[in-house]
Amino acid sequence: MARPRKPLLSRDRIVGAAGALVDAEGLDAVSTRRLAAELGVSGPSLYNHFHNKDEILDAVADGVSAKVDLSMFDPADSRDWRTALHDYAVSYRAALTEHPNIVPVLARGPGRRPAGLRVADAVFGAMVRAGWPPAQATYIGALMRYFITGSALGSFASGFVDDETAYDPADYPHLGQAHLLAQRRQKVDEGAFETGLRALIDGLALQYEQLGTVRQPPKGR
Amino acid sequence: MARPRKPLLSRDRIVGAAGALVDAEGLDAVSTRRLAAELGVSGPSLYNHFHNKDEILDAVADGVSAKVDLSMFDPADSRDWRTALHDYAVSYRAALTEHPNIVPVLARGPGRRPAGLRVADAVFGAMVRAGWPPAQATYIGALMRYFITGSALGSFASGFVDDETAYDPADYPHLGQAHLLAQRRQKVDEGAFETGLRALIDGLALQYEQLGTVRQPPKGR
DNA sequence: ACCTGAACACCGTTCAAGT
DNA sequence: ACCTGAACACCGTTCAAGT
Repeated sequence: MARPRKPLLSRDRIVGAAGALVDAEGLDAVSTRRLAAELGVSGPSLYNHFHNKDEILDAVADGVSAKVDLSMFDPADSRDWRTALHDYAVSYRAALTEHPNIVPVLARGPGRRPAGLRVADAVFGAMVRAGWPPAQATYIGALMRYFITGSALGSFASGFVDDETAYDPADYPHLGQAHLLAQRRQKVDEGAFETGLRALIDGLALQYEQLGTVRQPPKGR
Repeated sequence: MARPRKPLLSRDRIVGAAGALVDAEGLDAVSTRRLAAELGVSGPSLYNHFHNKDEILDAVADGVSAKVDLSMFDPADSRDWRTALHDYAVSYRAALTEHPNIVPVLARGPGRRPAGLRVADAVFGAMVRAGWPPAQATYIGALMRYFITGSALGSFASGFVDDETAYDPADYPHLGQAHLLAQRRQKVDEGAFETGLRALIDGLALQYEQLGTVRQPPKGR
């Protein structure tokens, strides 16, 4: 069998299988040979549909970005910018924590991924509409992404080791409970995310309030 | 030459060469064979000093964490918690942007890396001393790390492509200047970091002010 | 104790050959 | 156009052998 009359593969089928493999066994489990085997074809077949492996992983990451709810940034939506930003962050984080293994790929920035770019575009547009100057709107899109992807990637939960002997109190005087139960650690992640998100938006609101007042150019002295 | 009277390798020498290689050519350039060649030995020699390649990269990442200034968290230091947190974030980010290629390793949380843990320990201790409840102090350490590593990893600067044709305005109506000059993009990164850091700390200060006032348990109704 | 070469079981990617 | 097997130039890691 050299070429079937009906194609065995498609970009969608490849991305689907790759995503399932990443979710089930992690990024390292994805090799072109393994992925091809999962699809019932031989390794090089993939290169008829993607230029290289990274392109496949980018597509998987973009599929996750595509799940982020952006309705709060719709001009017709009634939510104010603070609420919109909050809801966006929560939805983004939920998408990432559902597929934690792909986050390292996603965290490197939107790059050429269409859905990732659509997210950036939506945030920027909504912030400008809400009255933020374009430069600040760009900053907000970037800094929200920093915080959200940073929280999904470097989660406190996965950052510590389940080994009581790993953290000598002589070395880390305040880390007595560092090797918490995994469940407890997830609570820490959620608490840190919520606390940080609230702080971020409250702090931005302070800057927003001062937008008008400090706008006049400095007078000569 | 099977075994020299004076060891050819040491953990420090290996980590030094690995760090230099990561900085110069990126994470992907580090293979055990390549690294060994750089050190004038054969590949398997490395396994006399480290259990595996990941351990070497962890050590490189920890070397970067070790460069983070923590003096602002010293009990003898006069800086208040807000200033300390700010100065810490700036120092942390500076360490990461000096070695951007190792950030993906570092961003996955402190794990077993001693210097990374020392950082977490210092933040926690200082926040508790400043009057934050332990749970909140834990959150602050985590959320600051989220934001800082997120900003170093998913930097806006590296996130876009230097190609005018990459961003069709029909797809991304607000991304007209997405393919900015690299220099301009670095400015965006810095602006987003500073804006986010200020917002984060201002927002935390609001929560700090309310620590005392909302502490009494809710009354039965 | 510390380095070596050989070996194992893999990789990503290219390419001519097949239909 | 789309899949194949063979091949190239690599990987990380193990291990017996050497001093």
